[in-house]
Amino acid sequence: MTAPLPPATTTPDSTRYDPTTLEAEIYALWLREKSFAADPSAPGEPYTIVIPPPNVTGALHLGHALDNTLQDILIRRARMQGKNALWVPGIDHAGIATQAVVEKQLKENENKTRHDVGREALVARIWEWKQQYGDRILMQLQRLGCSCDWDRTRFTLDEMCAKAVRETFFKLFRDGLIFRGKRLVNWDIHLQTSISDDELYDEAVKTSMWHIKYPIDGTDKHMVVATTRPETMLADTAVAVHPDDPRWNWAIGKFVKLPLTGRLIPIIGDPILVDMAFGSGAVKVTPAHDPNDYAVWQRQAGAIEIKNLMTPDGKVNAEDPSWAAYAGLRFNDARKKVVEDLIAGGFMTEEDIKPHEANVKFSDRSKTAIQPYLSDQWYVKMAPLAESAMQVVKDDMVKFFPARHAQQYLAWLGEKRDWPISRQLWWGHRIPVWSKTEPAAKHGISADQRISNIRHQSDPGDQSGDSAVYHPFGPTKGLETQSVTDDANKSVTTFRCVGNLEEPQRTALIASLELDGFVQDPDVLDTWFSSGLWPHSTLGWPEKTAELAKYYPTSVLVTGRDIITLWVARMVMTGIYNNADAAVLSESLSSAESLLTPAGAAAAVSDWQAAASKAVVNDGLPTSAQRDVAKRIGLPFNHVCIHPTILDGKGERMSKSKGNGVDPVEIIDTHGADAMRLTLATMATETQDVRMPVKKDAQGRNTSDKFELGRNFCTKLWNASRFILSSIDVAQNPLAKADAAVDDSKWTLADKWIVSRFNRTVAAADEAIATYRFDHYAKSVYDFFWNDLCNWHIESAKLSLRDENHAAQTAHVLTAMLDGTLRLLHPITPFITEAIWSKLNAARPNRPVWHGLPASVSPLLVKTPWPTAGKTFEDAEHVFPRLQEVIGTIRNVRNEYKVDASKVVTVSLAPPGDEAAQAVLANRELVERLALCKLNQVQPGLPQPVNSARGTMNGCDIYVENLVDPEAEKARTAKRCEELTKSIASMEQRLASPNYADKAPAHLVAQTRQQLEDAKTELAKLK
RNA sequence: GGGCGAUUAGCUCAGUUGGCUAGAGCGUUGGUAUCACACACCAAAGGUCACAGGUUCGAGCCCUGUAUCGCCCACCA
Repeated sequence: MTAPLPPATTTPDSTRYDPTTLEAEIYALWLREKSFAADPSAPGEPYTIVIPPPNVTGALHLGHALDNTLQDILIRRARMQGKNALWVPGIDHAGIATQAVVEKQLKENENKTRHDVGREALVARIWEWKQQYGDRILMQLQRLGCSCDWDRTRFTLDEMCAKAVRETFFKLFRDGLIFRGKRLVNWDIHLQTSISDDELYDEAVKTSMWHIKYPIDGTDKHMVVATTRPETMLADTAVAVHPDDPRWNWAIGKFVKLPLTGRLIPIIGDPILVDMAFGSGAVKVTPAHDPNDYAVWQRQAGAIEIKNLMTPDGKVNAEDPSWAAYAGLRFNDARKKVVEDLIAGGFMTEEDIKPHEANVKFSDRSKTAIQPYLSDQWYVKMAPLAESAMQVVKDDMVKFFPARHAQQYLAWLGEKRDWPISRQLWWGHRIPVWSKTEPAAKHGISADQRISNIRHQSDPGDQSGDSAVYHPFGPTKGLETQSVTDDANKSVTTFRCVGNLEEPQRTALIASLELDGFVQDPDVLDTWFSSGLWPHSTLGWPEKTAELAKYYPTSVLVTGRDIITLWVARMVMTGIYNNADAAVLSESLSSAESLLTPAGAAAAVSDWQAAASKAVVNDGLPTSAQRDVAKRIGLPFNHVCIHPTILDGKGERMSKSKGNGVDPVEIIDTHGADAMRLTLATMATETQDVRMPVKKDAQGRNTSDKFELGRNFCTKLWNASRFILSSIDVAQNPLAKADAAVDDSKWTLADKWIVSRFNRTVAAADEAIATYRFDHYAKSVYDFFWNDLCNWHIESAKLSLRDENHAAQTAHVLTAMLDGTLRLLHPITPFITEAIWSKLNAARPNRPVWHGLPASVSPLLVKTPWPTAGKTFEDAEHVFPRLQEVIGTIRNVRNEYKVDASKVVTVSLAPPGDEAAQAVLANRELVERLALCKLNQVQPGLPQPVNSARGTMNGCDIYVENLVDPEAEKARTAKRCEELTKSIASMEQRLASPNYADKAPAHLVAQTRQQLEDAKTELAKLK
């Protein structure tokens, strides 16, 4: 065996594990050995995870540390199971956030705006920035110990992702699922871009409510409307009242004369917008500047006008002569002037301005107030995409852990809101559409035809003619065209989408388009458009790569619940859309209800269920037959694991701005990566949030006491390993013959017991991982190692290791337990286990085949097989705990009587029967050593020796002799009597209930009777 | 307003199809430099399982309601 030993930077005698340099060396070793490299041509069932790409803008925080630790646990464990495991790392370009950061820098350092430097220069600067910060994130992931295949690191803006984006956009465009629409968007006047609902936050702002009188034309009456944004009244196009409102319904159909502008605008009835019970019952309608009013405009279908008041940078425009007096004013200034003029004109008095607190929407990126703004945007039509994405979750082919998170996913998709994908930014995937606007007459397209039928045009380089044939894989060639007619301007705009052509055809095609007067859309795509393709774009789609064939669908997606809708849902939609077999896809996607044909979906579900019922081994993962089904319909993953959000001690989300965030690297520096990982794993419960009380350490760094759990554990593991390694070393312990055959008939009780416990722990770990209960996994291994192995078996072994009849076998058992513990722990604490593994290999290079442990031992733990649960010894599992209880009781008496810690006491026992007596006698040295006593008499029914203190455990009376302390004994007896009396009363009451015996299970009733009897016997003895 | 989650020891959290005296880590108290480990070991104290009803032989767990906290969605003229 040629075990590449990590350099021994931690001195062998150090009692503290020092992770600082060891971790770096071990990580370098893994990289050198290419331990994380995945090969699609290698054997082994695939197991794939794609990282949720962190935003390039931010350093990682503890939330990322948790997310990536869990993924690493899954990948490392799968790798040990012999699967062909791939973890794809990468980073998200995070459009708005990144551009905003660099623009801010530009402003601060050079006092320039993006317009001063220009598009190309700004993008170049962002790339520089990206290089620096992206590398920092990758370094952080490596410090965490992440076993990603770094050669496959992707960036959502790299060429591989760009191809996938162009291909997807083109397909959507061709299939009629991308369209151009004038919509009310959330406009960020600072960044001058639209942003999605998800990039907003609400904040309560103290403002006013203005009440304005609108004179009703042709009468002497007026209506009062209330508004929190008086400046928008300039662009009002109607006033709405409830049709059933007796105060106002007579006015429907009349007009009001809009103050300051002199325009006549209609009074309309709208039962949805207007709440009769609220205010005056009359509502001003400004369709271009309020989402609800915009909805009214849509409902009224042409009956009212829509007027845009704002310029992209937040000023009053000059588009309508009626508000010319205000043109050029910023909205804030316009508000002041409008209010002054309204008061001056008698439409309002000071008393009509009331204090009001309103929720205002702010841009998460620029922290400025959002303006609803009418603008031209590209949209993805969601209905068929969303429907198919809902189907696969309802049918359990995509499963959430915990299951309740599916609700949020389904609720959001159920709204099927069209997805605005264009962003007025420079940093991102440029929209691959070129447009040209010409007078309508030239085209002869009827004015009511909003979007023309889609024409297919052939690729100039393609000699085969019309190439608009659907290819589920492979590049889609050519050009697609949509035309949009503008009724008002009597013009037609032609939009041409350029497909994902190979170079130089693509450049040539673009050049010919531009020669023809077409101009590329200046906008870029929403970041989620590219990250939504992540599971297949990173594997090389649309090329038919070996990676895509082997590793797609991925196995599980691990993420937090905040991006279930933003990201998870979109990956499912685009996954199906881009990867499903052509045979199961609907034909006319723009009009279909779902991407999948009803027959295709039904067949998939039934095949899925059939495959599930045939599964023999249930490790929680889909069977290979199920993967085939998933592949057929293009699912990006079968499982979605949602882990808790980490909050600070006050229950607040960690964030940079609040200053309560914890940098994982600071924890790694102070506690070690393994310690952090173990602590995080124990926190990964099924709950929504976990709290991490944060405090400052001496250097002013944020830290938390919670990580001491992990650090202490690593120290314990280090020290226990030192002990085991020296105990099994024949040079130090000649009795520990390494070449002795394994013979479990020569094992001590403790040996049998610990092997049983180990095998149960393996089963518990498997079960926990299959259900993504990382806390249970970590806890069960922690408890096994610390409580069972260290506190009991090692202490027992100190006896048998010196006994030539047992030493060789106990050394075998200890070797196996260390071996097995390292394997079980490796996914959680990879560094320290790898370090100890090399020492174990050096100490015992050829280890015997073992109950539960695979024979195969690799030089590196990272590639060593995962254990399978093996033999248990029922008898030992029954007897050993009884001895633990006896020992515990003796220790308790010693402590209560304040017996000197080093004094050997004399103990007599009255076990409940001969069998129990035999068990004690057979292991008397064990009891004597662990309880520091000398056993005198062991005999059922033994009367209490004089001057002895008494304890009872499960019917076994334990007498510690020569302890004379009447007060202590009296107190103990009184306390015990009280306990017994209470429990006797409770049991008698239970048994007295006539229904108990009838309805409770027989074994429980019998058990209660037995306990009652035991308690009465003991009580009688005490009195 | 709708949805989700939480409420268990001083703190952070487990608690399986309802079933024996509700557990862990940290902290607290007492003891221990014993030859793996004081980041340890040995023991102890500490809980009206948020509150009120209900179902059940039996409720931390199931049902109804209430309170408090957190998150998501919608609305706020």
